[in-house]
Amino acid sequence: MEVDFRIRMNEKLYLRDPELSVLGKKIVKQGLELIIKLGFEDFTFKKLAIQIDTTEASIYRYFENKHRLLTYLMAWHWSYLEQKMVFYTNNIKEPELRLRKILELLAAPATEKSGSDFITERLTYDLVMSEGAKAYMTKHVNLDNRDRLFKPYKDLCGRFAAAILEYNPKYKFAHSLASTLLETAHSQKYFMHHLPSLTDFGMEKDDKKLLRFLEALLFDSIKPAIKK
Amino acid sequence: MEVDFRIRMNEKLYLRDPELSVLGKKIVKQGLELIIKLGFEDFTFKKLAIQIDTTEASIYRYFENKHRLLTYLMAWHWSYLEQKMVFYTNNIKEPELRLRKILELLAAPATEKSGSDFITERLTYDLVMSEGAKAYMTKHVNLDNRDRLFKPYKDLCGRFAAAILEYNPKYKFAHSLASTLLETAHSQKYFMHHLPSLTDFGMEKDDKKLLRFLEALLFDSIKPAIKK
DNA sequence: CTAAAATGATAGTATTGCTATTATTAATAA
DNA sequence: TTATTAATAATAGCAATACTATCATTTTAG
Repeated sequence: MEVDFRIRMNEKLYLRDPELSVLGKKIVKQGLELIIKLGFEDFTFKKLAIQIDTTEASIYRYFENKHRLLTYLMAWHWSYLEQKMVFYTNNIKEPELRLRKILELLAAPATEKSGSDFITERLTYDLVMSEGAKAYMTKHVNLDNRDRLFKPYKDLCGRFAAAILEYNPKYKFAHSLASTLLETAHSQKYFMHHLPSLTDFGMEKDDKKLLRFLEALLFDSIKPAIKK
Repeated sequence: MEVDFRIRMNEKLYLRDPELSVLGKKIVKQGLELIIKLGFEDFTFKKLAIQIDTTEASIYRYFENKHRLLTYLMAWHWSYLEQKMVFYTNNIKEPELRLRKILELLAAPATEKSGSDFITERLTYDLVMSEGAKAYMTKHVNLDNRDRLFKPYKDLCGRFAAAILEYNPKYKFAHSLASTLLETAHSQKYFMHHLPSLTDFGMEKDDKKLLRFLEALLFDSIKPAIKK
């Protein structure tokens, strides 16, 4: 099933909307690829400019700096994921199945060609795993937050939390559990690839075990107290 | 109760052992403070050199670059925490109490003057919360890992996992759960301060709620299947 | 077709992230 | 104690980064 969502991005994320020009799209698309390839630290606008045959100055007309580009990409990812979550769960009435679907989306390596013409979900997923935290781990989090740059992440978390509360309205830590599972999905996957002894997943290519872990974490936490 | 541990650091972490000279200790101690003050991105050896009235070149004789200094500080923190964990739990026979103690140490804001003469635990705790992930989120994780720079973190995680298995030898994800709780302790605290809507803790100064959350997460996960 | 907007070309500047050299001071061993 | 070694300071320098500014040229939209 192939669906294309229209993602509405916060205007504070950019100086000039990259979706509205060929150059803008190239900056975002190839920027994403280059950040993944070089790592965020070694990535520069200069290198990107050379790769897409433009100038540093032109890129600076779209994004204040590389951190804003990263934040843009993360915001896009979270927005996309939220839309996907809505789309794939809103006809599921059973709270448990809904939650299972959500976890699948979180742990999923994302289908081949999903996303949009200029951003592919597969890549933002990799990015969020390997660089995601750097979007908010800065001295200027609070300012960025005031500009609502992290709203997509919070919305996603909020929706997840709401689904948790539908399953068990008495659970006391819905938001913390939701953000923990979001973070855990990425950190465990990262560990699995780079620091496997921090996990129990071995080096298996599929994410089934990770999904089992997330499910256990979630349902053991929110199952009503009296069982079996 | 005041205890001082001798932390043995991996030699790959530095070029010249900072513990063996006044200058070295100043670099580490004030480096820690300055990274927290400026944030890792804005922190430079130049700025540190000015602050401790030495030269950039002198600092480079101790640490290859600022990332190594960060990794050193993190390694110190994890080693210290592991020792503390051993010290405070090895006379506890009851697995559950042992785990509760471990969680306390993870969630704790750390006592006033603990640590050593040149590093204070309180500060490394702040650092691990706000910059910790940057130690391993790099393109060179695998190389750093080969040099065993993250061994202290893995050891801590391993010890935690062992305590989990003592409580419930059948639990299948001891390492993942341990690393998840470690990461969660920090990320939730960070969110609490900067992105509170990702949590359920409000802005309360004490960490009791966070501790309750971690306890719930842990024990709900590892409690034997049949209850009540 | 014209005006406005976007891009390209080029330059420049302060800071970062180093390395190298030599002089000076401190620690240590004979 | 002196001679030797080691650590630090002082200084310089360099390529890369992270921008900003200017002006010419092209593209686009009315």
